[in-house]
Amino acid sequence: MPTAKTENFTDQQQRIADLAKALGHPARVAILMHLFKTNSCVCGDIVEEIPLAQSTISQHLKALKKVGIIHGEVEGAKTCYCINPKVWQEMKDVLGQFFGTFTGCC
Amino acid sequence: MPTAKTENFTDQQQRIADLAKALGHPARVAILMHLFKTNSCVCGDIVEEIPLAQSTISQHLKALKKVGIIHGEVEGAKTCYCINPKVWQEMKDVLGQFFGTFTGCC
DNA sequence: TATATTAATCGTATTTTAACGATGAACTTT
DNA sequence: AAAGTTCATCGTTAAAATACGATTAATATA
Repeated sequence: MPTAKTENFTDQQQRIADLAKALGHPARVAILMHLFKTNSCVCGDIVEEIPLAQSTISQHLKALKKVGIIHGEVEGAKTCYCINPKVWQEMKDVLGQFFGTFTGCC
Repeated sequence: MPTAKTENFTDQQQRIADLAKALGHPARVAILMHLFKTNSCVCGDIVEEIPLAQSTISQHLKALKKVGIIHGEVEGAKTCYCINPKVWQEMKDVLGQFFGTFTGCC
């Protein structure tokens, strides 16, 4: 029974895990890559690019939004998604620092 | 029904997702941090450090082993775990490059 | 040799993810 | 006003993840 974890781990550990988990599915990686490519903000034509149902893409977008990596703006009937540079930088920092903690042994 | 993904995504996308997913749980982050601290290789006293059952820790270790981030060596009755520097570097590279792809917009 | 320790694996329960189609709300276009 | 787009959400299903205790195999110690 997957219990609440917040208790047992530090905020830092939890944040690292949350950010990493958001990248933990190839569809979400693909979505982000697509947002890179079309470096202006891009709307739901993500669905065209990725062979998954519209509702599934929407779910993945929601997951990315939840940790703050992306941000959606309603523009008429469409919604424009873009990467949140602030959180992207945070992720770079937090994970980069984590990666750098290990310098080598063994 | 979570279908096979290998088909729809590139190897790179899949690898990024697999590596990220391995970091996608605070217990695994905590395990890795513990391996950093005790920078010589360290055995199952991880169980002492993290408030989870032995079998659960074992499962998390298995997950980390699966992507190659850590590596266990049997030493008598105990097992000594350490980070695989090669894979750690790969992770740094692969994810670092991914992070760097986005330079900013919006 | 008998007992204890270590850690992987098994079996199980619960929760979360991932996927889809269908529906519905909001905005556009005709 | 009516019909069409767009996209979030709902409901559902199946699979994977998470957690635990119990068991087992291996090694170590008494």
